[in-house]
Amino acid sequence: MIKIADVARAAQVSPSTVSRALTKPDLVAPETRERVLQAARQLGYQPNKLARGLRKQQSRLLGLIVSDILAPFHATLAKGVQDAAEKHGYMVFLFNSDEQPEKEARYLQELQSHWPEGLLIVPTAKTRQHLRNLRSAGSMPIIELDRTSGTPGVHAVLVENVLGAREAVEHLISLGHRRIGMVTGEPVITTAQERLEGYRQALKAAGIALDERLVANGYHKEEGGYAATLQLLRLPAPERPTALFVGNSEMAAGAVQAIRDLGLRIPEDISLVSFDDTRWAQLMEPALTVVAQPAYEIGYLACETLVSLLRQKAPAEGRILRLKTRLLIRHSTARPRED
Amino acid sequence: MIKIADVARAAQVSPSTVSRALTKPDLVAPETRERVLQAARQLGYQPNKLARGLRKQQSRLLGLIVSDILAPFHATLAKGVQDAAEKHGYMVFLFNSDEQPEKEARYLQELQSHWPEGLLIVPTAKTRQHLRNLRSAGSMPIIELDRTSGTPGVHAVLVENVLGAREAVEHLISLGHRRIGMVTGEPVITTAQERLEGYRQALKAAGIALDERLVANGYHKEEGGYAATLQLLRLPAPERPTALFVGNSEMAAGAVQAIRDLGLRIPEDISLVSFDDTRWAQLMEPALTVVAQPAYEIGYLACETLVSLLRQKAPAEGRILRLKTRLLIRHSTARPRED
DNA sequence: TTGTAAGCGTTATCAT
DNA sequence: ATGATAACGCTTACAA
Repeated sequence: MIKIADVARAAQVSPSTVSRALTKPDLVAPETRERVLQAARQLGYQPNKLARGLRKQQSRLLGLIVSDILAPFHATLAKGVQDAAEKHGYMVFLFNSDEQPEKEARYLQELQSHWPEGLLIVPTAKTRQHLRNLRSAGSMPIIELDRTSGTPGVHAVLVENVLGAREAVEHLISLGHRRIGMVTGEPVITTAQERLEGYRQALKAAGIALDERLVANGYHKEEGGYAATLQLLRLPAPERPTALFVGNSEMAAGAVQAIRDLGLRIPEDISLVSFDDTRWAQLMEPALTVVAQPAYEIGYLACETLVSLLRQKAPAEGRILRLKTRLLIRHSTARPRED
Repeated sequence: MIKIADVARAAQVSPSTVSRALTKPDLVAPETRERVLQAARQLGYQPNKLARGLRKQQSRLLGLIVSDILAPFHATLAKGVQDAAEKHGYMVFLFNSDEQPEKEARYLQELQSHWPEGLLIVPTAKTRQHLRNLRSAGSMPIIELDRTSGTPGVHAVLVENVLGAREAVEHLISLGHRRIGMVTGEPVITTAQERLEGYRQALKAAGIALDERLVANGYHKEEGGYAATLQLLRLPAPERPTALFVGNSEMAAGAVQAIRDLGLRIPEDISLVSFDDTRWAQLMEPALTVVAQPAYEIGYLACETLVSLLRQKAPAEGRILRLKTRLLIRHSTARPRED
């Protein structure tokens, strides 16, 4: 690889002049500058970011840990982050915790040794203690996405989960449903808590008593959603729900399969609405009614926030941003059967 | 951040001893070693990978450029790469070229400055010349995934595209179809060429003449697939295809929508088979017949190959690995209408 | 305006 | 077995 010394030799100047010509052009005579730039171009010089980072004590690196890169929501989130990072000259190290706290801890350590200037993370159940154990955590701005770990001082970009869930359930109620089941995520995750709260609020506002048997944990995953749905729909007839609200798209995929495996039809036998819009939700028959989240915007905004935090040296106090969701009514929700 | 000097002071030894205790434990007395390790643990020491990389002239970094991170195929590919990389102690820089050669060129440069030890890439149309312009390209092993740019000396992990496409089209032919359309990707991309070739071979083997009007370019994207499908299905009745073979899942999503917008039913009015298995292909009604690719395995295997190349210093000559595809017959393909 | 020299944190070499 | 020293490539006082 070409280094500064090579360019310096070619341009007949000292290494410092090359460095200046490249990074602070106005500090060097126009004529020399031209000579240096030309030599650099000719040789195909690329500054070594390791050396530069070491010397300047800054890596221009951001860490991003999502909890499920295969889920469209997270992939889109990551794209938003990357696009924003690129705009500001940052590189992104992307990791995938798979919702496993141990993986998260490992990646956090690995990441730390690369001296990232900031961290974006979709927290898992143990993130709070992981961050507490991290030496660098105090000095580095951290932004949480989608959910929050409750770590003091961290920033977060989330959506209006309570409101979004409430609107979804109110939609079901307005269609005439009274027995509405919910497939929720793990209760330690804030999105699960908040969406459950929205479900509760909607029921309460409509004067419908909460039946704990109608709430089942799907652990954020497809298989969990399948099992939870089976459990809910196998309740004896009088208790069985006529509509289901599902906490995310992974579990919704499981729910759809469970419903089909039971030989039930959507929406004639059971209405279905879930969080997250995805391609399959649009293409399935009938198209799924969903609470759409602005995934790309969450990622982009979070990264913009992080960069602006990095610019102003003062460590701003943790702020939480909440973006709006949109209820997209399609064809998986209808009036309950009269019988 | 804690550095070696801090640990050295705490353990009452020199920095060199700390370094040795951490990386070559057998070169240091058991007793001293214990003291150092303890101090390191206590202080939460993490080696600075920038400094280490600079000194050892190796970054333990791999670059990965995919062409569409939002497509499940690429996301899965990336996961395979990351899992394999992690196993061997490598970090992965993930980029997304969006099929845009300019983006690819930018990322390649950016990547280069971070001194990756190897590169994994899903090439775009201009990758060959980009790699030629890269100073580091000669010294660094490169593996291409999914497609190949034809760059001399690079390795590649691909699938049996010709065979996979041929099986899909033969399946349609065996159902009685004679007028089979194909929505293909950009002709400069090798997967598009090979899948088209498989289509041609299947037709030829069945004694069906190739009709160029039945082949339309969908540019690998959903919108392109939509437009191409519309074009094919608007042919006058005698020429109109009774079945469609689509080159990837993005275009297939567009095809499904075009078919629906035309008020046609799958498979009664038109049979559909595409490359790539996805969740929506499984959940849509009727479930889509597809040529499934082992995306995770491609990524994992490519990364394993890269790492083994890194281990053996000798620059092995370019080898191409081809994995098998599987035709999954579901419900989107049936006999053509009799009329 | 340009050059010299020191230093970022680590490890390899050479002494001891 | 351990320590001193130099070097990786870059930037930045400071000197000229």
